[in-house]
Amino acid sequence: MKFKDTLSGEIREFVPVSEGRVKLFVCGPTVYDHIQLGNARTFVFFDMFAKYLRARGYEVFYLQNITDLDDKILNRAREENRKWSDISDRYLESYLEDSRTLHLDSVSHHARATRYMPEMISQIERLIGKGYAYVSSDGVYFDTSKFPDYGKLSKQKLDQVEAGARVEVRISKRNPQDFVLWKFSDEEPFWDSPWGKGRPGWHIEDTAITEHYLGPEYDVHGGGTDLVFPHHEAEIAQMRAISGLPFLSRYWLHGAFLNFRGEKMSKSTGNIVRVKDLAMEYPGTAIRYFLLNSKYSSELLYNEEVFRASMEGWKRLQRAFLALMSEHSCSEACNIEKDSKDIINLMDEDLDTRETIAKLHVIATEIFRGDLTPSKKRKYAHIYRFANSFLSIFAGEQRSLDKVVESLISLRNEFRERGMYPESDRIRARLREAGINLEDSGKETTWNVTG
RNA sequence: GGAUAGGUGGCAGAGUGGUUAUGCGUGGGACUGCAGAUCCCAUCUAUUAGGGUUCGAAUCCCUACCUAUCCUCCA
Repeated sequence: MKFKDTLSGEIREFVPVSEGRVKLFVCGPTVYDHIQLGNARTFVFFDMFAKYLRARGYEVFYLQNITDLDDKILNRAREENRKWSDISDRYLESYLEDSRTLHLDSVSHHARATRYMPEMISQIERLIGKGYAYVSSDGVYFDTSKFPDYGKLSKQKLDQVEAGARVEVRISKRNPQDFVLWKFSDEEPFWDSPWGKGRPGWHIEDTAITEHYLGPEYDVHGGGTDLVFPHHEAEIAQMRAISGLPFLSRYWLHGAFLNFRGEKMSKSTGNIVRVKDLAMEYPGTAIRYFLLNSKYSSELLYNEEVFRASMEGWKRLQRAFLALMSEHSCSEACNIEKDSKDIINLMDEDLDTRETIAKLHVIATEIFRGDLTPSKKRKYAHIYRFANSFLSIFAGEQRSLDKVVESLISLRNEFRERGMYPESDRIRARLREAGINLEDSGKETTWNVTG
């Protein structure tokens, strides 16, 4: 299996540190608002990635942090005149709800930042002890001049970085690129530390959490590309300064943005579509189809027109899936992996979900053409099942034994045979109101559940 | 100013040296009580512009123009 590693800038063959086992860490959300579709793109991609690794036989420990303390959470609390932890609790719950909608069920453990305060303080102590951090007037800072590899991940040369391009340079820092590990503060919320009351900087939570669960070095670290600099750069600096090892993560995997109205979908600019709003109209599997029907390393365009067009493609595949699943269940005789060789080849080549979906469409055409041999049909059923084990874009196997529906269908067909169409149409209309769609093809009537 | 991706048919978006990507849309046909779905055909010899390498370039090289993103809020 290969994928694009940000650190080397190359598509590299993936070899985990321990054979057959993968330690994966992905930066989770800051819980200060509902997540939007751009966030979902990254989370869906890594969910698919973890599931694909498992489908290929790896044992995967997938760790995700939750940033439940941050200036944005504090600001929101102030605006709403509520306790900061009420805000983070509420939006963490919202995130978990959206995760269920989107079938993000591959995470082994969610780690909330504020529960790892001793681990963070321990890391800062060790950094100071080794001379990589210093105490200043308003906080503790990491001294980037002591860590020569700072900038290597993002391929930035420090002397070329425009200091203060977006944020004021603080005079309390030794170098403009130095980042804060601990911010002094007497205002709630604060924690005690050897250097005084305050709260942690943004970057330290991830290394504290990953060191706790995965150790100082692990296999894959993921996130959106906006985190490459400075966040992931800072994580590398922190952990490697402590461990002295050549890597924090062996592979760095970054997902590209979702663009909307000519720019990145982003809360700060207000051009967002919330997952919750989309989920009112479309099932989570369909939203996943839209997000995965793209190359993770390329920007993806969102607008209503493109999304609706994508939904048409999803419906087509969903029908093909139902057609296959209604007739074939996977028995002990299946050889899913062998039948899915083509898909595995596509996926092993830089996680090409888009080509995989294109392949499913080609199969769909063959299925709908309707002249398949039973063995070919079984093979295609295996392929769909295998692809769905990591894409999670199909749901709702046809319940052909649901006797109530079946008997209504046969009643309706009696009416149809006698030409009593007003009666037959009423049955169809009533079932549709109940969310059940009937479709006639010749003498056969099939049905499926919408939503 | 520095860094990273890109610019492909009506739309979205693959393809990294020679073959129909794929989906959506549109038009026509088949099937059908109607609806829906599906199939077939067409749109479809598309590759930002200008040079170069090559028997052959969307693909490699150079130049120009354009777009998105990052340079301490961010998935």
